[in-house]
Order: sequence, then C-alpha cells, then structure tokens
Amino acid sequence: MKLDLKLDEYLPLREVVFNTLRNAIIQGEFHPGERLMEVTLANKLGVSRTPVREAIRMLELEGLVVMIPRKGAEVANITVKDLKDALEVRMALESLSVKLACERIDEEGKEELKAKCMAFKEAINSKLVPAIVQGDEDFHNVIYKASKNQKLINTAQNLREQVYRYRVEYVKDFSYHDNLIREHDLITMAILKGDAETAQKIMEEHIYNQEQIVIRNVTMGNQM
Amino acid sequence: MKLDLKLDEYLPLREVVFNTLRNAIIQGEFHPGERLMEVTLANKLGVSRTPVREAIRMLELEGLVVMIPRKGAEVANITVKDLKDALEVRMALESLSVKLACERIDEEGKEELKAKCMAFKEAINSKLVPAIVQGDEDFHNVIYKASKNQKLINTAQNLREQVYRYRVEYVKDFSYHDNLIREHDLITMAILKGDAETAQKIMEEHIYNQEQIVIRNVTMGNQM
DNA sequence: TGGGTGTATATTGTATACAATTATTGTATA
DNA sequence: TATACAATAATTGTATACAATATACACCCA
Repeated sequence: MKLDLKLDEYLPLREVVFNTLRNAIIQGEFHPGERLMEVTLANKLGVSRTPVREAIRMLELEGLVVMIPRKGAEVANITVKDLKDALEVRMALESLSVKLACERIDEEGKEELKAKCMAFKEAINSKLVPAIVQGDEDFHNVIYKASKNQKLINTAQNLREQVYRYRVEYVKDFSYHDNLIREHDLITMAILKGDAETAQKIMEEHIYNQEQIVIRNVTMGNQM
Repeated sequence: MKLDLKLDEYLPLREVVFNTLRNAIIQGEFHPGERLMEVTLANKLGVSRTPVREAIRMLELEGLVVMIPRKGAEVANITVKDLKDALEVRMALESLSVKLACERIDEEGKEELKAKCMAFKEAINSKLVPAIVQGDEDFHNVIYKASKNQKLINTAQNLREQVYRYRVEYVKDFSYHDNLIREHDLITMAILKGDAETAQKIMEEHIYNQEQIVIRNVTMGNQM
C-alpha cells in the first residue's frame, strides 16, 4: 500500500523538485555547465515553473548551480581549487566532529559506531564501489551525530554535497583499502577510549590521504 | 574593440527582497517566532508574492527562517544550544582561517591586516558599539580573505549570519576591551611572523572568551 | 455545559499569464 | 563572403489567478 504515502506525509513540490534535481546533479546526470531551463524541467517533472524556480533558488544557495541574470541557471562548474578548498574546510570540521564525539558520545552512539565500523569492513570486502561509498558516509555520519552539534552536522552536510560528485574517487583506488580499514579502526578505538587527541590526529591523516587521492585522480582525468 | 564601460548592475527583485528581509531579521526588526506573511511583505515592499517567496526559500536554507508546511515562514528562534553549536563550529573555522592566513598571506594582505588592526583600536577608543562591531568584523574578514579559501569564507559568512543578532553582546562588555585589543595585536603579530601555531592558539582563546561573554549575557537576558 | 462539526476566512501551494530581455535567424548590402 | 541589422523566437523575471488547506468561530446536539 504505497498509495497512502502522500496522506502520511506532505511534501511541497518544491522539496520534491529540489531533491530530484540535487540528486541528478550529484549523480552526474546533469553535467557541469549544463543549462537548467525552467520549462523543460517543469515539463519533465510534470509540475509548473513555480516549484522549479523555488528549487533552483535553493540549489543556488547550496552552491550546486550558479545563476546568470536573465540567462538562467546552470550546473556549477567545480574547479580543482574549489575541491581543495572544500576538502580543507572539511578536514577542520571532521577534526572537530571527532573531538566532540570523544567528549559526548553515549552508549547508543558507541554501539552505532562499532556497527558502522564493521559494516564498512564488509562493504570493503564486497568490493562494490557504491556500497563502500555508502559505508564510509555512514561511518563519518555516526561520528558527526555523536558530536551532538546540529550546526556542525548541517555545515558538513552542505559541504559534502558540493563535492559529492567526486566522492567515488577515493574508494575506486583499491590499493588504499587496507589503509582505510585501519584508519577507521584506529578512529573508532580512539573515540571509544575517549582519546580526543589521537582521534583527531588519525582523522586528519585520514582526510588528508583521501584528499590526495581525490585530487590526484581528478587532476589526471580530463573533466576539469 | 570592446569598451569595458561599467555595465548596469541588474539585481533581480528576489535578491533585493532577500537582502532586505535578511537585514531586518539580523537587525532584530523581526522578532524570533514572528510570522512572515507573503502578501503583507509583498505589499510593504511593493512587489508581488513571487520574489518574496523566492527570497523566503533562500532565507530558509540560510537558517534564518523556518517553514511550517501550509502555515508559512517564521523567523527562526535561536536557542542557547544553537548559539553554542554555531560558536563551536566558528572556532574551528577561525582557527583554520588563521592557520591558512599564516601560510598564504601576501604583502597586500599584511598591509590590510595592519590597517584593520589599527582601525579596530580606534573603534574601541571611540566607545561606539556599532563601530566596534564593524571593526571586529573587518579584522576577522581580512584574515579569512588572507586564507585564500573561498569555501571557508562562504561557510564562515553563513555561520556568522545565523548568530548575527547576538554579535553586539561581546563588545557591549567594556571591561573586556583591553583584552580584545591585546588579542587582536597578538594574532596580527603572529600572522605577520607566519607563526601559525601561536596564531591558532591565541585565536582559539580569543573566540572562546567571546563565546563565554556572549553566552553569559544572552543567558542572563530574558530573550530565550 | 461541553464537545464536536460545519462554514467562513486567511494563507500558503501551484499554475498560468504577461513583460522584459537575450539569443537566433534570416536578409540585405558592401 | 562577411557584416550589420531587423524580425522572431526562446527564456527568464514578475505578477496574478486559482486550488488546497489550516485556523477560528459560531452553532448544533447530546
């Protein structure tokens, strides 16, 4: 009975459109620089221009599209500089999150953390890239959640979205998988022990390594 | 031959409305919890509902207003927890910005930094709260700018906006003014010397002190 | 008296209509 | 052929019209 989905929870069309377009951009279905025309999208989604426009306003503020006055919206073109900048900020936020997690994690959080750490290992073993990406995200999200700082969670979320297109790069490099597992393990143990200093140190290395891999792979490709 | 004559800067109404409403919220002209009704705002601003709605979508994503489905927008009600969360993240970002500034500042930036540091002292001497607020913002902005990380600048800007209403709290406390000057001086010197470690240490203390003052003053007041 | 119920009204959600601007195309002319 | 330019189409920007829904309040009935 999926029919009463709409009855249970109401979502404005702008939210539906927003999520749809964001996913499309993130998944790479729309290419950087590609124009987003309102009527086209509206027709494709079966809605009017109004919700599409409102969704575009939101995407604009998220940095996923850029507006050219009287010309319209186009998918933001992320440069290597943008990517580096975002990762630089991300490292600071991850470092903060892991520090706060050490101080504030509760029993429930610890269980979740252990579970996600295990799940990540399984994902690695599966050698399925999408599963690994998801496993890594889940792991980091548990830590953010344990920080109990909603503003931090939101800020990190937004930051991640803007470079989400390149998230696969650092798990496609299979040679680094063993390191990933070891780093996750060390971070997990440090948090469980409440050892903020160690946790931060490992986390910063962890993010730095990812940074290098992503930047190397992206730079070598020709997408920029 | 193309002449680079100054083009007419066109601003869509949604941007005008957005800026107007944001300022009104930030300045406290709209109180937390106050409803923002589209027709009322549209009439007051002499535009139609469309630009108002788009502006509200943007304010929503910035966290300055919250939407209640089919009920409308209201000014976000910032709790002490929200404030603490935001300041916690801000500390991490300021710390990063000062570290990067140490590594990347150029001659022009150094001159600007010295100038803003001096200007802040003059603002303090003037004992005018708005001037002091502005002077402090300018000082920190120069450091952000010197970090040469646009994503960091944007993220910090957004974060600041959400707690902007309480920005005056920490300069209203005149007893702390001497410390403010000293901290700014120390940070400036550390950056000029390129001593990232010291700069970060002072900056973190600087933000922490501000945090304590703001939270103490806000908690004592009755606005929450 | 209390509580539910229907109706009026206000407000948001969505669609469409109109205006302003930009891009495109075709054509005339040197 | 290349260019200037006018006509036309396409697209965004803005306003308005219509639909759906929540709120308030009066009213009815047990």
